[in-house]
Amino acid sequence: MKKMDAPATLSSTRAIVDALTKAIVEHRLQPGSKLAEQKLADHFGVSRTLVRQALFQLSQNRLIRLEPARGAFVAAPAVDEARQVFAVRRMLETAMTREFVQTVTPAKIKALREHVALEKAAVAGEDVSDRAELLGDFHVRMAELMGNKVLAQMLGELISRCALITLMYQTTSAAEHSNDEHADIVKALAAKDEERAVRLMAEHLEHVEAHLVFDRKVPTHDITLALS
Amino acid sequence: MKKMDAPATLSSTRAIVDALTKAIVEHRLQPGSKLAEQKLADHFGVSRTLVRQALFQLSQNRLIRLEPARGAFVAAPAVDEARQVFAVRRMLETAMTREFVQTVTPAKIKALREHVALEKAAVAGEDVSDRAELLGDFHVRMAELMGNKVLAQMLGELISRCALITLMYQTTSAAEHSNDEHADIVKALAAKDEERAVRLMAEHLEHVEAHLVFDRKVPTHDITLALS
DNA sequence: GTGGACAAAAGTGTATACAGTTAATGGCTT
DNA sequence: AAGCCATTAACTGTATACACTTTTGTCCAC
Repeated sequence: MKKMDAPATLSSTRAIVDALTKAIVEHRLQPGSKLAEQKLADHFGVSRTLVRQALFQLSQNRLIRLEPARGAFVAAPAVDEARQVFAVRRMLETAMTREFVQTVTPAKIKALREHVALEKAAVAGEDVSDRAELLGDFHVRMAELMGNKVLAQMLGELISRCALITLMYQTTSAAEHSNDEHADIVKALAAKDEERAVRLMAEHLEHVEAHLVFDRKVPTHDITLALS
Repeated sequence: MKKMDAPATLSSTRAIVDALTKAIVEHRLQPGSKLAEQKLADHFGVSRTLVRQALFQLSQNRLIRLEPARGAFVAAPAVDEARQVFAVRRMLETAMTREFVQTVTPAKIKALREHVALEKAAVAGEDVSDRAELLGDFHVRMAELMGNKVLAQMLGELISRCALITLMYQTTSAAEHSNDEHADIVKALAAKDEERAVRLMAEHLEHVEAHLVFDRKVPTHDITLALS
């Protein structure tokens, strides 16, 4: 979920985007909440201009919905959309896994192993946000290691796009499960067992999708409280 | 390349984005050209505010580069980036083709046949922009027919992202070639010949990529002239 | 008490103004 | 004549102001 996006006009806007992204992804701002420009501007100590830039960017990331003349609202991705996102991930990542095996090197395996170790530490820890971010980044890291920035950016977009949803199922046990599956995938990659690696990746994504739970809670309308 | 993106704040900005997109894609504005905000504002008869929104959106589409405190410049995608985009398209579209065969219906085949017919007409015609747009839309159309909007949007993004490049190779003969290959793919899809359809799609994308030519010309700095 | 119309308040959409930065011009030195 | 520094112009980044839309609240009619 780390923003690797555009060069970004300037870092002021970026700071707002990051803060809001974190708040949305951690469900401190719940789906449907209104994001009033002036309130955000006051909170961040900037003018509405920068807030509007940030909101626009967030809308492109599908984290918020921009309704003309009505304002910005935290997105509430439909179940269908979530399924579609996962369908695309399956297409993209199984193919990626296949190609990864064909260009694997000891250094790449080492990098993945280190990432899985980081995950393990995060899963053991408390921070739900860090945990989800690292678990998602495993997939992005694979793309980066293949040297394909476009693929990495695309995957990052997909993963952050359903961050709202994935956060709903991230119980500690599910997180451990994902971490274990990542380790297994790396094992298969190291063994250059293409079919096994692809199968494990496909199953992994199916598991993640299967654990989706859509429990809607009441929205938080108090922005200052949610962001504090 | 039809904008199916976000709901867009308002249609004023959209009009500017579309006009600039068309100008860039048709190479009336060449890579490296500076896009000064005030000049664009004067040309479109709006304030810099709307122009800035449009430029920001174009930067997210990777059609322009936004350099801090220096301004906006028409993007000049590197060869590497083009290759990476095509690598992702191969991953995504071969998988998509495989799934398409498994959910194919007569109505879907009919829709694709009609699109290929449209392409044929455009290839015979003069308008290079229309031609490229329709040839690109074939792939997006497939995604739409699968009912996966996320996939469709993602593919659209990829295709418009390398529009700058694909326009460089779109000679009439290459366009005819693409059109023929699309027809062959539809034939394989109709026959539910999965392996053949996937192979044809992979080869098609390889052909398109192989025909890439990177001929750099001198930039046009006169914005008014290019947009007139 | 409910429903609707009107008025006030709040909020978004766009334009303009101002500050800070980058590029450009011109004069000076060597 | 070429190069360097200072000054000026042009342009971007941000804030503010204003117009218009949506929403909310109130009052009256029924």
